[in-house]
Amino acid sequence: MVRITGKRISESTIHRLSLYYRLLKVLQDEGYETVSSKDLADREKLTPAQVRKDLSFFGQFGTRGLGYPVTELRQQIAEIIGINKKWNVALVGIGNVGSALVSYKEFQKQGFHIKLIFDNDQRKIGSFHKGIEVHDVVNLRQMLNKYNIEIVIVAVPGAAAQGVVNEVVAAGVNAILSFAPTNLRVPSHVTLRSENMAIEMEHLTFHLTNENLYYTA
Amino acid sequence: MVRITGKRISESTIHRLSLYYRLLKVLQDEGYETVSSKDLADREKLTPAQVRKDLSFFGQFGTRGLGYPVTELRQQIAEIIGINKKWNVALVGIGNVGSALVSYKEFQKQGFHIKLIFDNDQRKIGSFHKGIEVHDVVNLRQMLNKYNIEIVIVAVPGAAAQGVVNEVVAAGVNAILSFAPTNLRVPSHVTLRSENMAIEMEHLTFHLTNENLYYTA
DNA sequence: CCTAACTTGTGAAGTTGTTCACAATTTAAA
DNA sequence: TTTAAATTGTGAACAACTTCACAAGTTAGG
Ligand SMILES: NC(=O)c1ccc[n+]([C@@H]2O[C@H](COP(=O)([O-])OP(=O)(O)OC[C@H]3O[C@@H](n4cnc5c(N)ncnc54)[C@H](O)[C@@H]3O)[C@@H](O)[C@H]2O)c1
Ligand SMILES: NC(=O)c1ccc[n+]([C@@H]2O[C@H](COP(=O)([O-])OP(=O)(O)OC[C@H]3O[C@@H](n4cnc5c(N)ncnc54)[C@H](O)[C@@H]3O)[C@@H](O)[C@H]2O)c1
Repeated sequence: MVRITGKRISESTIHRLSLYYRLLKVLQDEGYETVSSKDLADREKLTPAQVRKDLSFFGQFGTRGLGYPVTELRQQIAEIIGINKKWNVALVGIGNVGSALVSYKEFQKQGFHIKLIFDNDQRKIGSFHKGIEVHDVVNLRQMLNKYNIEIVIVAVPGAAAQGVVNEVVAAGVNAILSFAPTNLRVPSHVTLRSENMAIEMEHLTFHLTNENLYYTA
Repeated sequence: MVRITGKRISESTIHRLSLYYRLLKVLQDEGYETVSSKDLADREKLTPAQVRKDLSFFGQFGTRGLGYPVTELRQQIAEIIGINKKWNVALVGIGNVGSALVSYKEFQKQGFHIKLIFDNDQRKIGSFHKGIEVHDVVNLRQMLNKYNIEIVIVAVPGAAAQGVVNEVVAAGVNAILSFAPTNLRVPSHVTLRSENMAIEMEHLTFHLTNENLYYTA
């Protein structure tokens, strides 16, 4: 769907870039200076061709006969993914999931800065979480603009999620991560990703239920 | 990968079955008795052919000229996915994520029963969460067996996750949902799904970073 | 009972994503 | 400096997944 210099980049490729990025950190820590597509592939259970093809969409990063420079490639992937910078994030819904997120240190380390928190519960509005004040969700649209929020995380009950998403879209924010177990609609210029635990669990139960039928003719 | 009566079922199809299942609930609540593949497709932004093909892997559920019976199809999909029964679940790691999960009511409603909780923190072992005692993780393997646990949710720090997963696999549990942001290895007969929020965020940043390059030739 | 309007189920065609295979390049050793 | 081994980058082949297109079956209205 996405094109860079005329090539289509699939979501699978984007996903694997994240995997490579993490793996390169491990290789860095293990002291490697270069790594071959075969090594990368073996550790991620992919094929070397897949690794080379993925990277080739974005440029030529390797040296024939030698492989890829670990530190440099990691930096390049960071730039491609867009995690070489800080991002302004807002959180809507400070319940169980929202609270877990706010206290998740890795998140901040990765460059995701939660600048604003919103809720519609009067008992929560005005309270502080890790130094961040909880605002009334009625001010959502206006504050997202004012604080230049680029990414919104939606952690409200399913029934409230679409309404929140609509406001977020209206505010001009183009990236949303939702934890609600409901189907959400956004215009095509907005990227929406969902963490839907129920669906993940259902993949598991499907396999448990049908494993006895694998490969039956 | 999975085959049922000779046909390969892709993970994408399994995923869409979960979507149909949820959508059919909505349609049920809205009072529909039958629904066409076109209606289902429109609501999920899919094609009618996709819907019919997905269902066709598992049997013939519709009536030509009329569509699919909503309640019956929902029940059939529940059976296919394996959510027409209760599942015994164990949770390892009762930190921020684990606690959110234990108090998540939808989870229990869906038929996922958290029977056991494990941790390695002496201050947590012996305490109770929603009536469930926290056990020492050293007893993991033995207790998973004893309580016939079918699915394990891993919510421990990344560094501890592979060790926990190894124990879970050794106990004979074949389905694992992990929240750790690390690459985990399991034998091919074990199904592992990961909720990796960092990777979802990186999909967002990729799109934000590269949207200006969409469709540039 | 006949016809027009629908809608499924599915083989075939089309599209997207993955793997193959090899020329091109680099390294290292003799 | 030559040669053998390693490894990238990529067009072409292949495989997987999605959409098309239509025969077959159903419904409803006259
Ligand atoms: N708790 C879990 O383990 C878990 C797991 C998977 C998915 N989820 C999903 O994540 C979402 C959040 O779950 P949770 O357990 O944190 O719920 P929660 O009830 O603990 O928290 C939801 C928060 O959203 C606030 N809220 C409700 N409506 C709002 C609105 N219109 N605008 C702003 N804030 C609003 C509530 O006041 C509350 O603080 C839900 O959609 C849930 O289904 C939760
Ligand atoms: N908090 C979040 O919002 C969030 C978001 C995304 C991913 N994650 C990931 O989810 C996992 C859990 O995160 P968290 O925030 O709940 O962490 P946490 O530190 O709050 O909880 C981890 C729990 O695991 C226990 N533990 C550690 N080692 C263990 C072992 N070997 N066996 C059994 N228990 C052990 C700890 O005692 C603690 O209770 C981590 O991998 C984290 O990276 C968390």
